[in-house]
Amino acid sequence: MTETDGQEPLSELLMRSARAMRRRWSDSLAPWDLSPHQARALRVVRRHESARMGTIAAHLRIAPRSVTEVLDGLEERGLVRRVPDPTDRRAVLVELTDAGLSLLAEVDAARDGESATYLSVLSVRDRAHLARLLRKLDP
Amino acid sequence: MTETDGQEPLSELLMRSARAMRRRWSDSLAPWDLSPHQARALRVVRRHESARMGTIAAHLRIAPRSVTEVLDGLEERGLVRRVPDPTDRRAVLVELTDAGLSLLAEVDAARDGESATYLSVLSVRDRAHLARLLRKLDP
DNA sequence: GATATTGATGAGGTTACCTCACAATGATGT
DNA sequence: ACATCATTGTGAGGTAACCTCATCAATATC
Repeated sequence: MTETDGQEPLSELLMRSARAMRRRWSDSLAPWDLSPHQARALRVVRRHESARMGTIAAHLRIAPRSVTEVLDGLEERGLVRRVPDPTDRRAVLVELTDAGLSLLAEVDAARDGESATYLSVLSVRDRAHLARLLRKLDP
Repeated sequence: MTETDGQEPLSELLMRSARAMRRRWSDSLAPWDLSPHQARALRVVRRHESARMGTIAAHLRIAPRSVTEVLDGLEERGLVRRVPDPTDRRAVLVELTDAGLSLLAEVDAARDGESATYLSVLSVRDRAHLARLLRKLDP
């Protein structure tokens, strides 16, 4: 039962901090009229440059069919481009356009700014310690 | 830029842990066929016993109109009950039924179990430390 | 006592997902 | 060589969880 303290369970504290962070990130996207899941999709495309849709689906943890819709929106705005896979004529490769790449860079900068602001109440030592503890939690 | 470490930004670590926790919580609801937001609504109703819908809306951070729908679902399953507010005949007070109360107790137990399991890789000292750090982050 | 405000809901819309069916292509076994 | 099976992306159509706007009753305000 997360008996760590005398007040609020540790799990709640974790979720509360994450929620605050998420809200900030979400708000930081407003200038670009981008939804959080669109930003997330752009990041996946950037990480796996020239990924096919199935790969993107797996990384976004959504059904392949849903990737089509997300990409439709992004392609319409000129942020990504679909190119035929030369090695498999069924498949489509997705890549960022220059516009997408530079937009994502701006979005990332804004997000990093929000993160830094939010985390700035902790000292450098505290941040290092928090990072160490959180790394223990993940596989 | 969350310069705390050499690998993954602290903000990402935080979100990753929270995501893992949230997924566990969500999965733990399966036996009761309850959605996360239904569980959340039940908790708000329990905390503000005999709350009117506007109050619930504020605490769930959704529009009052949407509370109606959530409660429709819960009332249909006999977990909450709408009773007229004796002091204001426009208003409706929402309260948990006995079934709702006991179901929520079971759900909470399952959730606490998940939390404990997830956090058990940390020592008691680590957990206390993590709680202290996270408390610094919130208002 | 007329007027404005508030509380809940009906009607209807949006977003971000889902499943299922399908056509085109690729892989596999004989 | 070819029949069969698997895989890729997408059309069609559905759902859940939100939203706004209009409405109606009841309360508050002047």
